[in-house]
Amino acid sequence: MDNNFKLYSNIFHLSEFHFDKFFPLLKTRLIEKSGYFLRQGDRCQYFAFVKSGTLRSFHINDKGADISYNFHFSGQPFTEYESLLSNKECTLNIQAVEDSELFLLHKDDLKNLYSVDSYWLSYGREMKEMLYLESRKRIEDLLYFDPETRYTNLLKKSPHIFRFIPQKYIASYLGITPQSLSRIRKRISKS
Amino acid sequence: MDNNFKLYSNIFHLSEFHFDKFFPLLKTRLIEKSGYFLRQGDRCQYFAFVKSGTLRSFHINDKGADISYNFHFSGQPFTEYESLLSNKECTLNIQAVEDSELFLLHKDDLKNLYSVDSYWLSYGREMKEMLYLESRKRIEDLLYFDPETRYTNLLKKSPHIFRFIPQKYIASYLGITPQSLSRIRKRISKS
DNA sequence: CGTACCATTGATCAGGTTCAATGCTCGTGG
DNA sequence: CCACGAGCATTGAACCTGATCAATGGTACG
Repeated sequence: MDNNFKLYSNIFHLSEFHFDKFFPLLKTRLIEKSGYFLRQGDRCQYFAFVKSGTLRSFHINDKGADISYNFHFSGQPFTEYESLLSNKECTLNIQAVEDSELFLLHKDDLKNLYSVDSYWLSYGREMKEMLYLESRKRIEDLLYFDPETRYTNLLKKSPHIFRFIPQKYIASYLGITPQSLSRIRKRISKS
Repeated sequence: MDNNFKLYSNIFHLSEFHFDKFFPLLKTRLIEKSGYFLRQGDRCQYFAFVKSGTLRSFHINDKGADISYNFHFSGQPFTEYESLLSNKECTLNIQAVEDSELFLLHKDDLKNLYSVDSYWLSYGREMKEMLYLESRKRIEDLLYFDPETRYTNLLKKSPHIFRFIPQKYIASYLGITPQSLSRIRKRISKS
C-alpha cells in the first residue's frame, strides 16, 4: 500500500492519509486498443483515472462525422460528467487509442467520500475548478484563433499528442478536416 | 432580512439559514450602461451575481477584434475565474450592456465560508460543476455545428439574448462576423 | 506480399470574410 | 417638434480559406 502511494502520487495528488482511504475504493480496468470505456447513449457510473495508455473521447454527430472532444493521457482524470452528474445518456464515446489501464471510482463511492470528510469536497471542488478552467481555455482557443493558430497553439501546449494520436483525430479536435490539417502543416513547414 | 431572503431566493438558491450567513457579506455595486466591472489586465477580487441588468464579457485579441465570450443576465452568477482562482491578470473585459446592479462577494469572504462550514464547499462544488457543464456545451456547440446551426441553437436556447444584445456582439459569440449573422438570418427567414 | 488504413495532394466548390456603401433607428440638441 | 448625427444592420462585390470529392502515395501489420 505504501508502495502504491509513492507509485501513484503523481496521479492522485493526495496526502498518504487520504490516499489510504481512497485507493481501496478503486477498481482497475484494462481496455485493449480500440476498446470502449463508454459509448454514446450509455450512462456513466465511474470517475476514471488513466493508469497507463491513452484514450480519446469523441462524438458522432447527426451527419455521421466523428469529432474528437478530448484526449486522455496517462495520469489524467476523466469522466463523462454530464452523464455522471445528472444520470443522462452520455453524448460521448470514450475509446482506447492504445492498450490502456484505468482506475475507476464508482460515483456512489465518490458521494460517500463527500459526506464522510469535507476534505473530499475540497478535492472535488478543486478538480471541478481545474476542469472548468481547461474548458474555458478550449472555448477561448476556438473563439479567438483561426485553424492555423489553433494548430500551432496545440503543438506548443501538447506536443505529445502528435506522438500518439493519428492526425485525423487531431484535426476534428481542432475543428477542421484531416485534409486541412495536412495543408496547414505543409504551409508551416515551408515558413 | 427575511424580506431579502424571499426577494433573492431565485438568485442564490440557499436555505434561509445559510442565506442569513451569506447575504451580509455581499456588497452591491451599480454599473451604468457601458461601465466596466473588469478590464483586461485587472485582477479580479470578487465573485458576482447580477441583481438586475445585463453584462457582457469579451476579449480584445491581438488583432484588435472584440470577441464576446459570454453574456450575464439578471439572476446569474459570474466572475473571471481564471483571475479569481490563480490571481492572474484577467483576459476578459466585463462591461454593462445596460444599467446593472451587482451583488459582490469578496474572494477572501468566499474562502472563509469554505473553511467555516462544509456546506459552502458543496455549494462551491455544485456551482463549479454547473459552470463546467455549461462550458462543455459551449465547446460542443462550437465543435459539432456550423455557424448557421449555432445560430438556430442559440435562438432556441436563449431567445432573450436577442432582445437585449446588439447583433454584432452575438455574432462574435457565435464565432462569425456581423455580416455573416445578418446573411444567415436572411437565409433562414426565407425558408 | 498484399491489404488496410492513413496522410497527402489536386481540383473544385461553398460559405464566411472583407471592404465599402446604403439604410435604419434612436437619442440629442437646436 | 423636427433635424441631425452616431451607431448598428443590411446589402453588394470580390476574395479567400477551408470543405468536399477523388486519386495517389506511404507504411505497418498480418
